[in-house]
Amino acid sequence: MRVHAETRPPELGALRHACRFCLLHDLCCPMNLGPCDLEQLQSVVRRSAPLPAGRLLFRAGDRFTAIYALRSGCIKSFSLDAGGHETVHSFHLRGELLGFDAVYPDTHRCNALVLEASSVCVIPYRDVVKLSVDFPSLHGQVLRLMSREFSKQLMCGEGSGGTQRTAAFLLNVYERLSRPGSVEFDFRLPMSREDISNYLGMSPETLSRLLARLQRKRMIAVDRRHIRLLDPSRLKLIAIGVDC
Amino acid sequence: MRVHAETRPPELGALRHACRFCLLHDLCCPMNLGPCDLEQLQSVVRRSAPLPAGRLLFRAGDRFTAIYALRSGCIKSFSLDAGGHETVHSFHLRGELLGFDAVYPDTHRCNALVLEASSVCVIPYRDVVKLSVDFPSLHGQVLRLMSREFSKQLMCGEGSGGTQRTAAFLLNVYERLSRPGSVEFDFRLPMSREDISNYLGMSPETLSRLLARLQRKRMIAVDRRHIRLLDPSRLKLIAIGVDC
DNA sequence: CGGATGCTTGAAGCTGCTCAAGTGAAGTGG
DNA sequence: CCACTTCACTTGAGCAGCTTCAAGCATCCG
Repeated sequence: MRVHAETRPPELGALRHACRFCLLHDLCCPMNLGPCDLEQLQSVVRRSAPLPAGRLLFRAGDRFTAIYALRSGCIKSFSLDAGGHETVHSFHLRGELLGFDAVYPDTHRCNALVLEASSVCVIPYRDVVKLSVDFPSLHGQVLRLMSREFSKQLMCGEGSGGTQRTAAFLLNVYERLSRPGSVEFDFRLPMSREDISNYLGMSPETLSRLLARLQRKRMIAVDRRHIRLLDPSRLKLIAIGVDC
Repeated sequence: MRVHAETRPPELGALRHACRFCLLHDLCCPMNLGPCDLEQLQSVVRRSAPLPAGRLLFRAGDRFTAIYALRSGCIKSFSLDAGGHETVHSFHLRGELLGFDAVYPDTHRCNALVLEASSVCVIPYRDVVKLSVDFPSLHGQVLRLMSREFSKQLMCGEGSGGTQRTAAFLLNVYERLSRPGSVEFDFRLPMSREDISNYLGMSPETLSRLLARLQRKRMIAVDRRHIRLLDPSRLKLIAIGVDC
């Protein structure tokens, strides 16, 4: 059930090669390290077996042991209140980190559920701290990545109207999914309408209607989970609160 | 206008004494440091002149230079969208830190406004990183404090109904303001109704009505900014989503 | 093919918003 | 010291947006 039990022993050569193309290269392999340091650094990273959709990466209340780097797939972190209402705190996409929520109280405060088959690297937190001492450049890097993860959350919570939050969400996911320099405005939402509505704080029906309205106004094209941004600049205006 | 220009030279003896009783003692003076290290550590902390209400500590877009430790008072961090709507991201109270929002993009993404006359310590970020290298125990401490600041935000955003978020907010502020072990359920809100409503994502009128209803149900007593929790356990139930 | 799931759409009702007026406390100036 | 202003908050009435309940479709899977 737990991921840690499924980790493979690191095959250093293959691993180093894999890391070279990882989006988290900057975390694992800061530029100014020698090849020897690099090996030591990568020796702490365990690549987990592929996680199928529906798997729980960790639960609220679990002891904090590691940071997870998402190589591919999508994971949501969420919590449930006593009334059964689910609040989605964040969606984690390819190239992003999760687990930082537990650094302070030493215990995870939310659950992490795999939405799309994912592959993650497990980075024991103990080692992160230990290595930060040996490699000072890593220290600032960890702080930056942690800050980035948290500030990601601030983006979509803003906005009074549902339309504003929805537009902000679509743009946010698009930016995080698209390769830099891409000219395509197509992408596939890796999460269900219900997950999105729980994230945005509205009912799934309302979200469905808002998407339909944006489509009627020729700003997006929706086909199930496939989204195409037809008028990104006007969407941007809506997202920042200009009513048009 | 900027705070940095007003900092006083550190008077080491007095400062050390002041720090001994500071709520952020754990950040500035980790237990296992010798007196010599301690002096070096404290030498980077500048205590600013008292900040009057209405003063901006920093603005969105400002270059990131320092972390601020709030010794007393109250500061809100907020941003404005193009439609003029204000979103309050966080209230910072005595003993808390602010400025972490800017670690990653190296630029503040929100404004920080003093709500109640405050006294802050300015901790240049450069020094935080530098000292973390010399004092490994400080490294984990900084990460923990950063995590604590961010996880604070998660507390009140949850909850579908306005009543739930309001109850959670009152309990949250109470816990952060009351001395540990206190048996008093009185406290004074340091911020206006409008600030609270912007934080909770509702109109000031709605907040006013929700507070009035909680008072009618004998769960709180409200007198302007003075709040007394009459039935904390029932409030807690509401806050976690049990409708009663 | 049948069932399940996830999404959309419709209608009715409620929550929360807007606009507007009223109240009370604190500060201002004569 | 007291009218006057101002500001923050409260309260009321009407309206818009969102939710809930319910039904209808399309897609996926056995």
